[in-house]
Amino acid sequence: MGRAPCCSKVGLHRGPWTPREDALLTKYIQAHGEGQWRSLPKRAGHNILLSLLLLLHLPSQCLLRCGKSCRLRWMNYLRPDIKRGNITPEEDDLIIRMHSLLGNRWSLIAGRLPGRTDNEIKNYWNTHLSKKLRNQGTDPKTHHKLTVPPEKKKGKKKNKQKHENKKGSSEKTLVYLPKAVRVKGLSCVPRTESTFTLDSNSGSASTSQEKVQSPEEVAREVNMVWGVGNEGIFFGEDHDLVNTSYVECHSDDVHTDHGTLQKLYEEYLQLLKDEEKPADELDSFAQSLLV
DNA sequence: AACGCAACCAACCGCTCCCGG
DNA sequence: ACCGGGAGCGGTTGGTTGCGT
Repeated sequence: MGRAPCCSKVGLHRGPWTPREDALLTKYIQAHGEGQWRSLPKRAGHNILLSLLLLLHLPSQCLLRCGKSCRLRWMNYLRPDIKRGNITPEEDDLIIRMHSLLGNRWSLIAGRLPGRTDNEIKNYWNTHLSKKLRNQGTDPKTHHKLTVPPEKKKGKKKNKQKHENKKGSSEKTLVYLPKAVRVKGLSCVPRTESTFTLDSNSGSASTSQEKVQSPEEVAREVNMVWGVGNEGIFFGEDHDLVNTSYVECHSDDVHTDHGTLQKLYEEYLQLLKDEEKPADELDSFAQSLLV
């Protein structure tokens, strides 16, 4: 029955982040704090088309990513307190011990390792530690001694082998660990003290009260799925209604047929892709569209 | 040099939980 | 009490890189 995706995939970037996108996200979060992920791309100006309609208000800040993707990128990569790589033997040992206690609750384990992310630990576990334990004759899932020696790997087809190993089959031991549950901030060990201080003091609270410029107030209701209505172009995310009157009053100068917008959008994507362009290229691109 | 395989890891997916209305 | 949206989490995928042949 699955819920609808967290965001419309229409028109959103996927795949690896570019330095430009990283910079936009970092800049935004430094200014406004973490949280409100779902609405972040809007507030960071992710809707270029909307931005065009809104007289290209701060076009260089456009971030065509869904909130979920922004959160992930920030949490796993961009946060300033993140240590990357060089996991020490002490950390190794701690991860193994924590895993034996907590199972695959990566976020809890990460909470004990300042600067480490759950994703990093999970990856590290899957690629290094589980192998290491297996080689030591320990079942990486149960942390019990293996009765049979670790199976030697044979050269096999790339992905098939990889995924068969992961999915496992008959030899896989079922471990009845409780299903991972989210732990509230209080009971959960913060990743780092500084992060928590930031969150509780200034982060989301201040974010929610931040002053929003009027075009962005509209942007809150207006998002990415776009089409042409009776009164001209409109945008909206999923089911959001669109304040067409507002758009109308700001879009007089913009050609609003579908083809033109599609073209603009494609141009924008092209610019975003092209990292060789100077940082203000998007601005000038947008400005060039102003009549 | 070219190819194939394995390892790595960033990013995505889908689910669950929390919380406000 | 119920419902829906947002956030967080663990599992999985697939692109990239490195290495051996």
